[in-house]
Amino acid sequence: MTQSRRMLVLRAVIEDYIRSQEPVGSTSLTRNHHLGVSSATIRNDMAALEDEGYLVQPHTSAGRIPTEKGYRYFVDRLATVVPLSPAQRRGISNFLAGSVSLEDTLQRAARLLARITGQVAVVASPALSKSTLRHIEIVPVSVNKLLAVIITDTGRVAQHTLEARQLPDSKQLTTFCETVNARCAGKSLASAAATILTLANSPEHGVMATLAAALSRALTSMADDEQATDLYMAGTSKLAHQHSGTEMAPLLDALEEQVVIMRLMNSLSEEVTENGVGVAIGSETHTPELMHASVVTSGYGHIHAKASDGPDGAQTGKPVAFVGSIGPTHMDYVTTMAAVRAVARYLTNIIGEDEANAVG
Amino acid sequence: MTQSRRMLVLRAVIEDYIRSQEPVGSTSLTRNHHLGVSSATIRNDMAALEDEGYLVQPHTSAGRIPTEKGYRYFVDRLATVVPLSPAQRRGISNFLAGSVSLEDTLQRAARLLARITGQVAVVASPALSKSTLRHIEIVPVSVNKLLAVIITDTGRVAQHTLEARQLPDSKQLTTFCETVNARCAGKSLASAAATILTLANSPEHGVMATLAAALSRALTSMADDEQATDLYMAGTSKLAHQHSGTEMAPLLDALEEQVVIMRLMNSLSEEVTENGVGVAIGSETHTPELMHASVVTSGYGHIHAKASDGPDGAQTGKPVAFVGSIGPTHMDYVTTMAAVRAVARYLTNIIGEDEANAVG
DNA sequence: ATTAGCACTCGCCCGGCAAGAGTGCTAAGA
DNA sequence: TCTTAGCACTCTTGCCGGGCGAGTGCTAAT
Repeated sequence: MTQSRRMLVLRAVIEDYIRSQEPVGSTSLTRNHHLGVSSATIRNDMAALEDEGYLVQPHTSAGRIPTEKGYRYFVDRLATVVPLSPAQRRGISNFLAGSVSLEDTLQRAARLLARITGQVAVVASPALSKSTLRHIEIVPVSVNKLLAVIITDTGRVAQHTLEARQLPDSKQLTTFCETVNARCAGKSLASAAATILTLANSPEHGVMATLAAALSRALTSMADDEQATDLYMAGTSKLAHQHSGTEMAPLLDALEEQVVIMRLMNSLSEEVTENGVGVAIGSETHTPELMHASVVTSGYGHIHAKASDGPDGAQTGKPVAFVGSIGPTHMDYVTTMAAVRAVARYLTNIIGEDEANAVG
Repeated sequence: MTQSRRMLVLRAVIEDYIRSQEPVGSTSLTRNHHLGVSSATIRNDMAALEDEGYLVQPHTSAGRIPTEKGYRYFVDRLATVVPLSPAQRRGISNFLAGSVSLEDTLQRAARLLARITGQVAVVASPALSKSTLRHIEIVPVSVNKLLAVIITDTGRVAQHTLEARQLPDSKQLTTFCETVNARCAGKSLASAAATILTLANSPEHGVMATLAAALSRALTSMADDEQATDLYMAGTSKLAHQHSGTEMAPLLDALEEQVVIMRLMNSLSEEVTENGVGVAIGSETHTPELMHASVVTSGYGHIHAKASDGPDGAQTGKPVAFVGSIGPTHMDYVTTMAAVRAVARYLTNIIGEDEANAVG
């Protein structure tokens, strides 16, 4: 019982600190939360919590603030799962409804998530390495350049210029496109690249051989996650005037280093937890610039996902991309986690729809 | 002569203030610049310059700082045109060399410009409204959705999903694409939309009519500059830890309002000045959030541009997009202007190459 | 195990004070 | 008429010291 009240106190401290951003003392706790004991008792509990490493005081005789360990315990055990309000859910679908392309959808999703959480939001486009090919189109753009446009089953459109000494005539090109599409549709990018490489090596194709080789190289380079994933961000301005002062400058730096963010969120979104979102707190991010920040991520676009069923929404299969939010370690974890999960589900839905109704 | 020395003093004040970011006094001026008079004389000149509105003092008995009018006079008359160093020029072409697509090129250009200027850089993709059509491809992505991929002469690839009650079979689709491409290649988006609309209205096309109508609508909506221009940004983090304190928070806000930035830079890049770059200082931006910021822009991708000839690089024709840099009003105007101009020229070159060597 | 009481510790705010940088003005020199 | 030296004046900045308040830790009583 002492045990359990202590954790109640921990929760109370964290909740208050998240709201006020100021060290919280024993008396203010007794005011705001009606746990039936006096401030002196709370003081004892807080001292114990400090011994165990859940709290610290910034200086002697000030209130306590949570440590990373405190936050970790909070998100693992103490956080009450609060589903989004119906209004918010409606907001999401409205906001995402009018989009005209995948690009547009993801951009909107980022803005939306930023608005809900009041923090930075990041949405990654589906990784090309995990997508399959729907269509390839090659059009000449100048006397020695061709543009290859690759369309995947997730609706993503990628482009890559190909250099060529000698431009094939348009008839050759169309037949080449047709063969490629016939043989590669539905395959992963990597295996498509392999297939095309065999085309390049078969003698009958003449001038097209070099083109095929180039295309194969292009596809292989696209299959590299880190290079070829687009990152949509929103809400960076919020950082500046929330805590303009101190520890947020390095965070902005980190955001420009998209590769770092990518790698971090990618690994985090893959370790599936019970509620589908991964949380990295402070140093758990293993990123110096994010020492004072936390990252909340969820994968989306799971294969065979059916987001609408199942009460706790456990989704199976590996995600094809991720969505996440970054904020200070003292962020509002419950609403952030709820928002990230909700947006991820909607995106899964949207991609899944096309998947389920796919043609050919 | 008094006149001319005064302006020398103005220039000296601005140069020092740009470097130090602190109000500059008469004595420090005599130290750093060897104008052959004493500090007392400088004081008189500075008082006169203040009367004329070129300088202000933040408070009585402090040094002077330039006003907007001061900066304006500086960029119009006083700024010495400093071409980029050969090393920097080489840096630019190296940096832009390895790009694999237009998207990639523009993104790199933004990063590059941000690094040179140490400020925020913005690069816009070529406006679809000013581009002509090279190729349209339509592929089905689900049972009631098609994806239209539009490729322009500038190498830009845009996408738009089309809803359809009933999916045409693949043979119909290919012939439709062929007709569209045959009739619309080389046309502007707007006129292509009109052409396709006539296709929709001619009775022979049956099921394709609704599709044609949808495609026409899509093209028209794309022809709207503000919606359909991608903005590539870089260097936003620099803002934060340069002057973290004060007036830069609203600037970050403004950056998220891409439409505002677009409109501003668009109009600014069109008023061609002698050296090809436009500068808006503080309130000249007509944007409350940019009250303490300046914007340096240049159009790129001029029709028939030949950037390699002509000593002062006057380029003819209307630009098809723009590139720019945003920073505090006390930015280093000379290097910023030089950098913006240089990057704009390189981009013009790259696009122009394809233009000049265009096929068909 | 809880609670009331109390002494103690710091951070924060405020007023005063000295130092320094810069100005405006005046009067004298070219 | 323009320049310059000198001087008094102004205003910011940094620093120091004390009072205030929030909060703790400890002890003793319940």
